[in-house]
Amino acid sequence: MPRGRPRLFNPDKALDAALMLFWRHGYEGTSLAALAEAMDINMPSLYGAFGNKESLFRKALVRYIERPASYLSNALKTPDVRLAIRKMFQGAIDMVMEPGHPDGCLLVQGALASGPASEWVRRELSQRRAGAEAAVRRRLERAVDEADLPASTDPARLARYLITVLWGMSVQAAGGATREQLLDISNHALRALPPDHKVAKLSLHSA
Amino acid sequence: MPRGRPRLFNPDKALDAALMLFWRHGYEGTSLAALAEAMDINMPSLYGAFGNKESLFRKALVRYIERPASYLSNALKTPDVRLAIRKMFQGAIDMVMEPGHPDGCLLVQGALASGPASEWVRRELSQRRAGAEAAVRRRLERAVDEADLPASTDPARLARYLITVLWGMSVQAAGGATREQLLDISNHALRALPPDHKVAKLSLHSA
DNA sequence: TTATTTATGTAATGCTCGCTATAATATGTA
DNA sequence: TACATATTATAGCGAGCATTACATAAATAA
Repeated sequence: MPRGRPRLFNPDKALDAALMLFWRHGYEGTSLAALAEAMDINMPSLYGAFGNKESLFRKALVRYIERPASYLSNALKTPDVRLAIRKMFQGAIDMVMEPGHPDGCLLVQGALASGPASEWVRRELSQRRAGAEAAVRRRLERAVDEADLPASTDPARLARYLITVLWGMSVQAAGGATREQLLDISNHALRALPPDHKVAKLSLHSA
Repeated sequence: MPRGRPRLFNPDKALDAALMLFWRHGYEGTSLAALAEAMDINMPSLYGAFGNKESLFRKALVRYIERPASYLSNALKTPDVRLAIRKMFQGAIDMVMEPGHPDGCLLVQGALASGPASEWVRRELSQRRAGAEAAVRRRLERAVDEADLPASTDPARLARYLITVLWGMSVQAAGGATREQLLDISNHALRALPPDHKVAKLSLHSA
């Protein structure tokens, strides 16, 4: 039903290619020439379909969260908190270790620092990271409500710590950390969770 | 005693200004025009005194490690391991929170990702981060040798974890974390250290 | 058909990038 | 003084940047 000439390329595939490049080289390190080549389209088509560089990056960022980084929201849906957090780390490691994937998280690698012209990238990524931290915090709050974590737990502080380790793992991945090393780090972080006393409590009640 | 015309600027001050800019905006986000303006010199003077952009960055990086980031090597000199690690985190927080300082660590903010032309920056910073991790590891090894930490401690893995949290704190700082929040994170991380049993041991011996 | 609409291919826009040629200026040495 | 040396100031270099005219090609609507 579209009116004019149909496009010869697949916008989703093209966006995936763009995401890969932004992810690997960061916002400022990725040129439109390189993008057009990787997306296998020419520049007018790129601008027609995705707008300018900023618009393209925003679309790629949304796609990143929806697809390769969906492990986060998925993991947090797990009924058991401890398993949920474990899945979060496992998912992050799996994503980073996916063959052909850049080493690290786009929310961290995209731009921690930037030139004056692209400060909005820093802010945008910072907000997205804050969003991820808030999601973890809400999950911990739920766990406290459900008595899955002791009432003495401070969800905001614990979430901040766990997500800090996750960002640190992204930095380590950029330095070439192996899957085993990242797993070891996440196992260390998991000890920050209050130990599970449910079994003990249950046996106490049943006694 | 120099033969020709003496330079009108202070090279150390100029290098500090360059460091500040690289630190805040990253390698690719910092232009030579901006550098020359901040250093208050013109381009031929810049090239005469510091070489090209790569050379200038390398000099700024060395200076960074020698001066604002010297807290690391200083902290690790502390006789008590636990205090040494605590001082490491405290020093990092103090550095980041210094008024007018960029938010984060140059080894992290400088370039986690980069365009193909400046991949050497990624590698260089990655190596420096590895160097910092190795310094912590050696300190922990020493602590095990001195029975300051139990023999069951794995210095490499513990060092990797602690430094991962430090890099994560740098990411959090880039997102605007407060001193209190960073302190809370570091306090969490310190619990990864095996508890100090020396007092108990001593009282056992003295009993 | 003709007109309209949209995508494509080529090429060029103005701008900033890192870098340098040229000339003038200020010191020390002969 | 005259020369050699080094720093300064101005201005410009080619290359790459993001972005866009312009003309052509392929679809629908009349």
